[in-house]
Amino acid sequence: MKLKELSELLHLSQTTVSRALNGYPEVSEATRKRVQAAAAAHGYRPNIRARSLATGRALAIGHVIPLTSKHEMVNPIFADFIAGAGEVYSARGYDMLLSLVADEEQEHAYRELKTKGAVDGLIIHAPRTGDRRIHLLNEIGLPFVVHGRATDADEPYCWVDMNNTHAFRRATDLLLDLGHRRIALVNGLESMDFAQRRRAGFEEAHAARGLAPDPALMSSDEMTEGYGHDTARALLAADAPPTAFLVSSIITAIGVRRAIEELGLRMGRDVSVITHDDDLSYLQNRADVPVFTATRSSVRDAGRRAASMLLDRIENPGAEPCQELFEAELLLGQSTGPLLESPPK
Amino acid sequence: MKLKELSELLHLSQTTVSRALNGYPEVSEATRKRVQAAAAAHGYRPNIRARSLATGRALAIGHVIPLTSKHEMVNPIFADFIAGAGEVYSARGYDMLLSLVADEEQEHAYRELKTKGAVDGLIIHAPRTGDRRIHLLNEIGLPFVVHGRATDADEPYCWVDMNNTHAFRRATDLLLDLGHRRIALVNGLESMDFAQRRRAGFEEAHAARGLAPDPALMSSDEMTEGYGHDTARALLAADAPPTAFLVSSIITAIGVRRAIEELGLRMGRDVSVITHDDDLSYLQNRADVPVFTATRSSVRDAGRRAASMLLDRIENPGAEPCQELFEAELLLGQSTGPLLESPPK
DNA sequence: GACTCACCCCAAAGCGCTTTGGACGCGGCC
DNA sequence: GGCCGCGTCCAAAGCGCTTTGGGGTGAGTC
Repeated sequence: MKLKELSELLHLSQTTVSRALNGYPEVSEATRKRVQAAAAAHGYRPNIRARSLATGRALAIGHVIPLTSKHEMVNPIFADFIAGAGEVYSARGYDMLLSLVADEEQEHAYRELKTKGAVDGLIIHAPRTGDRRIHLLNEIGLPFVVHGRATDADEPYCWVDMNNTHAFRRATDLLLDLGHRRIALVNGLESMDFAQRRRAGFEEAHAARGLAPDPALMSSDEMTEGYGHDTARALLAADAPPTAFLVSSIITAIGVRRAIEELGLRMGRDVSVITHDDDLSYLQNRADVPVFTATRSSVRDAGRRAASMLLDRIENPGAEPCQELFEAELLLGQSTGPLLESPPK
Repeated sequence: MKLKELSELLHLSQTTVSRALNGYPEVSEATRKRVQAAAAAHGYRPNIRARSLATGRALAIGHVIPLTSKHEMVNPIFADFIAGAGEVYSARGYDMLLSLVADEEQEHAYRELKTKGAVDGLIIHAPRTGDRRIHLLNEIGLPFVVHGRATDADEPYCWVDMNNTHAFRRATDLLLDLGHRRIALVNGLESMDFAQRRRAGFEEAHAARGLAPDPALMSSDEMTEGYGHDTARALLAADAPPTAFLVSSIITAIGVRRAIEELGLRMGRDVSVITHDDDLSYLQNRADVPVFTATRSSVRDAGRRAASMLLDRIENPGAEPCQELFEAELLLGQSTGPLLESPPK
């Protein structure tokens, strides 16, 4: 069923039918009702391509996922973020366009999305320090919102971010309060902005007490389970093992726990662990007393926020760049405890 | 830069420019070269909406994700599948359209995708027994490929699936060979087709030896970590605990392992575990000797296969419905061992 | 020299929608 | 009575591309 057919059926012009359906005031209530009824009855849906050609709006938002690494981006955290954003899009009548592109083709991909006219806006994932995408998109002139921040971008842009520094500062403070002095940081890739900030929080907490973290205890890599396991395993076997771990992802923390248990130690007694918890739906850390002491912040919710912000921006282009910083909660679980007097052999 | 401008610039008609760029034979090689060079130099990209309006092809594939459950679909397995499919799409010039829709709006969503003309085809995720979507899509007339199968669909359709029954049959056989007789099945939601098949394999292996699995040892739910933990914990505390677990997802298996270790037991010695392993990138089970004995089949690869099949089908509409069944490998890890003579207290 | 036939190229007609710029009729006002 | 304004509706012009149906031009053929 196309507009023309519908209009002929109603003995009205295409103009009137289109206006009736799109809520323009130039059509009488009676006609509007009649048109709406007929449209519903025949299941008329405007062809989205024709409409966006005519209006110049795509009614779609793009998410460009860098294929740099096989692990980092197409990951479970991303899935939850997408789920949150997707809720908002469908509620507001937008589609979501996903493109996976190799890293070297990224710039090209963004430009192409613009000139192809495939999307009205973009969400930028996983910003790095010195991320050129922000400059690029400002230049291209496509509205966008960054999930995270790029430390050194000097131009204004919109972002939604968790207060990584503060969260890791608090987590580190907790461990220090419990008496731990040898704390390992099992961080994400430090080319990523969020990981930098987490590390900053970690160091800040030490510095505030006149302490300096041991560089040998700080690692950085893609946040897989295996990375957590291997890192913890190696550190715990070393001469001066850490007594606590601060971990950047619950998946990595699961690996850390595995290493601890393999060595016959008990998490929460022999070794303390705090992890960041993105509140992933299938990896809930929500028992009566959660398994992991954690800094928690729902990435799904971040997806919702970023999406709403972007749509608002698209529908209201004049507005100032807006940003939203939210705090993670620090919740106590079973994985932390005071430093043992006699360290486990 | 639009076609018209480019053509004026070249002193050619739009027709010729369009044909030159799209590889039609009616234009001389010399002109084609000239046009291509100019297009590249000015970064000309045809507007995708105009093009698809003109050609009737959307150059996009839809993935409709049911929002039924907060856990089941928007999950890490899905993320890897998407990654695989996305590789194929971008290589072949297609976009990927993701819509998250509430369960009750699914039918509506599919019809709308068709009439809106937003996509050329669809991938169907997580088919259930008696899934109405297959009939619906055949009726609507939108090409599609199912990831998995719907047991009782009597119409032909395309699918890509792992041999779930066989994989779980083999896994169960291994446990039985090791002497285990009380094997727990920690399955996914049995409204899902794949879970049904896995259960069938499990039962088949028992039946082949004249055994009958204890229904008390069979559970079914969304494959979260918590579900694995709670189920294993409860079963191991019961009167006649299982000596082995067969688990449907590595995430759930991680929960099972947690429960085992909480009870002071050792996986692979006191309790055996086999899990299905979707070969997720951030949850690799690939040590020298893998942690889990597992039936492994890359879901990312399944995504690639499903996407290629769909695109082939779209580009060659006449073809017979095709299907692809692939086997999982059974790989031995540290989590299985022979039944202990004296069961752990 | 007329004719055919490739070979290149073009003008114009869509694709299905929105939107501009009226047209028409009717009541109210001076 | 003429004029204006308002409420309704319509014809037609795009949006940027592909594609149909020719139209020239020059080489080859008789």
